[in-house]
Amino acid sequence: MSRSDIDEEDRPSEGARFGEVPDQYDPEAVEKRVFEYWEEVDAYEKTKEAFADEEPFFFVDGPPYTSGAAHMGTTWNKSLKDAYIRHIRMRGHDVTDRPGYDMHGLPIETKVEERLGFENKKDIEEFGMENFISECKSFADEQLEGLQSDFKSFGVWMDWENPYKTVSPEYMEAAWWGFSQIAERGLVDQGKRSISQCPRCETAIANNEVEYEDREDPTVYVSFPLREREGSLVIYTTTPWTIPANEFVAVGEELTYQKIRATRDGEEDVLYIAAECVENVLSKGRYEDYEIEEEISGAEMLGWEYDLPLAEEVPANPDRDGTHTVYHADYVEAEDTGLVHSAPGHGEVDFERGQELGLPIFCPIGGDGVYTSEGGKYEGQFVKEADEEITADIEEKGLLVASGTITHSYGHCWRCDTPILQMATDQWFITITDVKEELLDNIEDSEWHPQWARDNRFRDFVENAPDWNVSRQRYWGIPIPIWVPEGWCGEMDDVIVIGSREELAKRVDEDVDPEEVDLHRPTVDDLTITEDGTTYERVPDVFDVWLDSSVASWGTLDYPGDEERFEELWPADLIMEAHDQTRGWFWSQLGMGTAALGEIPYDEVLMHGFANDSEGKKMSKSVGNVVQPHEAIQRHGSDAMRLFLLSVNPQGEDMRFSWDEMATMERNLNILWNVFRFPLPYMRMDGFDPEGTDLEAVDSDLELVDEWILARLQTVTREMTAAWDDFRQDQALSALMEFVVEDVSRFYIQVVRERMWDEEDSPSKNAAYATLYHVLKQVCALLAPYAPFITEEIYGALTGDRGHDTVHMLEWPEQEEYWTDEQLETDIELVRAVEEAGSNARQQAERKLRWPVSRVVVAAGEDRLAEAVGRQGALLEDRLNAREIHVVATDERFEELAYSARADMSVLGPQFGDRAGEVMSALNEARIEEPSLDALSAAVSTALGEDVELTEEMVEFVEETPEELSGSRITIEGNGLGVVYVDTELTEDIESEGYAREVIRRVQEMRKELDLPIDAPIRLDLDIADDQVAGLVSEHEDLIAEEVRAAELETVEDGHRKEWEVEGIEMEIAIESLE
RNA sequence: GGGCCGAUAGCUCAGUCAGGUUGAGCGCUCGGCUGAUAACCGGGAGGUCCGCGGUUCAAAUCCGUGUCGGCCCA
Repeated sequence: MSRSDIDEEDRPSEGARFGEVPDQYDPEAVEKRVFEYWEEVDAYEKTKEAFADEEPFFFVDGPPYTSGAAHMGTTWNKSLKDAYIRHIRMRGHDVTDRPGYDMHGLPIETKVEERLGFENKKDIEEFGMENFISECKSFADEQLEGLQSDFKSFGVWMDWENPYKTVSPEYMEAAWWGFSQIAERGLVDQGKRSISQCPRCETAIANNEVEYEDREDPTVYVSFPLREREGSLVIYTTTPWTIPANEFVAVGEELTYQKIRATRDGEEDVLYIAAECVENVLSKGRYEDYEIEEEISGAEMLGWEYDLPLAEEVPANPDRDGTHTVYHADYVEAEDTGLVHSAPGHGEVDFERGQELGLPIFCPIGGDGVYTSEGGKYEGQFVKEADEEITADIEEKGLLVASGTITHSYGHCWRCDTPILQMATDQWFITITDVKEELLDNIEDSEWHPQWARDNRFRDFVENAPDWNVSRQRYWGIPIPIWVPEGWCGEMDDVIVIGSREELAKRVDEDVDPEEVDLHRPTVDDLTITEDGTTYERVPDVFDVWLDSSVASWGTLDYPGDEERFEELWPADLIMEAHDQTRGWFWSQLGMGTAALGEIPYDEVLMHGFANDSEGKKMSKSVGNVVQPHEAIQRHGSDAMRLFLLSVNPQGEDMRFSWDEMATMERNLNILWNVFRFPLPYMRMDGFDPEGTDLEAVDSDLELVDEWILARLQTVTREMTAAWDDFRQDQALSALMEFVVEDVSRFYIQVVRERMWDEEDSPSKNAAYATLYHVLKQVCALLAPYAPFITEEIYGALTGDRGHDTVHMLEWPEQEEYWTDEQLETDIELVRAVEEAGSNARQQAERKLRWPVSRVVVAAGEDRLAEAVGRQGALLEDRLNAREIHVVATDERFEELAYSARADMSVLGPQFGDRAGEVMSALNEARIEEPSLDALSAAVSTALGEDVELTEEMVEFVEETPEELSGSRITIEGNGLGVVYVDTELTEDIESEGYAREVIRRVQEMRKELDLPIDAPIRLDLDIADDQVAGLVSEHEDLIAEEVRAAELETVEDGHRKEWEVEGIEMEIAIESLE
């Protein structure tokens, strides 16, 4: 379909150049038109083609997780990505823009379980793993569609036809490949590790998937009787269910413990407790009396042995290899009892210390949190439910010192809210700690914005990162590609790790087509490998979903399936995500890249913040402060929403959402809209041809203000480019917005209005056309990455079918030396400051701008100001409607000014007594040429007829401005540069022009009321009651006739007639169209 | 509990690196302008620079400490 087929009515800005555009900026209508237009001309595809031969730039999209819709944070993230992709493209790059989606994992499984009403793994097994997995896939696909359409709705241009999906065979293969590389380097291991287990999901979950919430738990103080000596160790725990797995008690070597003989209910107990904890423990245990028998250090207690209270109930608990002994541990503090019950099977620190001590790892529970046969008496009970029985058993033995409950923060599964259990299980690990130095080195190869994120946060995290548990005992994920031999003894050399579909097909016993095979469970579960007479079976686990996205830098290139692009592009030039990804995707990619390829897979990182509410608080459904992106789009349009999001500092700081700011952005766009449509009627009327009449052609006719706006454009272009290079697109945007609003709209357009209104075809008018046209086109290019819709529409209207198919094919403008003129920029800045002060002075004198003033005097406080006003006097005359501008240089005096003084009566009184009043009057009335004591004394002495001694304390000098002048200070950002004086004295000549202008303005308003075309000639009839004023006005009949396009000044019989009152004078005006 | 980041006008932010009278835009308000007109221009009001302590002639800025918010870790 060609452009000419487009319905003109729907697309006012398209088709003919300088066509009619709607009066009002209507974002929704603009978006609708632009979306249709993009579709019709294949704008995205054409843009990509246009830059296809440029230098490649490899951007990698961090894949959003496919559950739920796009929120403000995702929207901010994608807006940033879109803006940077567009900008980098304009700078001459072929940018990779393949979007990605993270589609596996437990969160989706639990959503599907909810949907199907499942409660645990057994329900899934019953439903059938294959069915369940296919439900997960459809769920993820559904969510993906929703996200895609959300992203498209605010104009993000990415390769939507071809996103990478972590569930595709190519992508899963990329994960297998990376993992096999890591295995080859010997960085994969299987073994017991203490992990957080969700007993409902029956899988290990990552630490960051643990959410802490308050819950009530039992507290027990238990005494462990010592062997071969009198007394017991008192321990404290909130998890009685872990006591069956107790293996040692930890003390602090440096801490002091006391041997206490305490009595309650007539019974005597001998207890060991940390000195600082004694009081508290004994009061909890309701002991009536006690005495301290001995004080010893923790070090002296090392090696003491004790009897496990539940030894009979749990016979499998190993009483050998150094268990049930006192050891030192760093994690002990003088809290609770100062003696820490340690169960390596149920705690991370316990586990580590147990490993160091060479203790066996005893964990008598299964993945569902139920005691196994090793749990002895408690077999078959869920641990949390066994708490009570265990406590009772201990009490029966007389070993319960105290019990109660506590409300404390406890970890829960982020998906199903089940309290998590710490347990030691067999898991697969990437032993990332083996390459920690390499990780830290590789960090240096990346550049971060902001840099502190890398050097503080990220480095700290990497330094403390534990081995990466990559196995999950679940269904919806990438199956771990490890096959182990029957009766495997745990030796890694004996396992087979498959790295690709082809390798899989080659090595498995079954017939598999590498092109067709689905790598998901359960397909791969049934595949076996037989080599050298040994049969291998796949381990049943799937990968932690964090592993999926960690391979995105090559997965997005379909590597290893497609090697060519990997060779050309990898590693990524740029990634950008929010700061939560420091320990997420920034980290997982570093780990994967380093372990698999020895390199960090990205060069530059832009780390942005979170989208908070207007008070800086997290948006959350329960608080009800969530702002939906589609609501923002509805209220202010996609462009305004994007402008707001992109106006926020993208480096590490959180965003505060603000409807106010977004509304301001829409208003700014409205100003741009007005700026753009202002010249169109004139250009159309005059048949302006921007190709023939370009800047070069009108160069010699350019006026100062044209040169100025072009110079400003160069500066803005330079500043914006620098800001983008610095990853501060927000600063670039504010520079551009200030240019549009402040310079183009509020100054340039105001100044050139008269030139455009000129009926004659003048060189000056053409120069203004060419200038404004150039400026508008450049503004479109500079704004395009931020506001893709409105810029498209404006660009289309300016270029018609002579330009590119889309504004997004433009190159990023460069600063042009030829038009750069810093002196001129400073001049005008100063002139505008004078103008502002001048307007203020006029207002004080109540003289409207329509009435000319005879002269304006600028008393310069700085040479630079005098220079500027000297050079730009003509412009200033025009702006202030002054007949003459006079500059008083810094070393000159403005003679019309005089000084007087104000007396300080508290000093004058005592000094002059009776005559103080007289002296004061003389002071006030004195008019002297310079503010000096000598001059003042002389004037006062003359007035009083005798010598008067004055001192500095008595007076304060004040400037006396003559009555006909009105003064105002000239300032830029609060700094004073001088004073402007406006002479508002009226003369007949000034009154004559003033009244004439009053008439013109009213006739113009009446023309508008008749909705006349701007160039329609009229007949004008004036009837002014006051003869003198009528005479004054008649002196300017020619001016009036020209301004209002009055071809005849005659009686109007039945035209548009109106009574006016001007400065108290009645006048009647009538007009009539001559067409 | 620990690490990192932030707090300046009613709102959004600059100024903090390198100490010297806190500044802009928006909003509010008063006035002006009028063929860009639901636009535009000028004036005005509006501040405990989060609190406390220290260094210094001088602190929004440097140091210490606390409070609140955000992210991460436990």
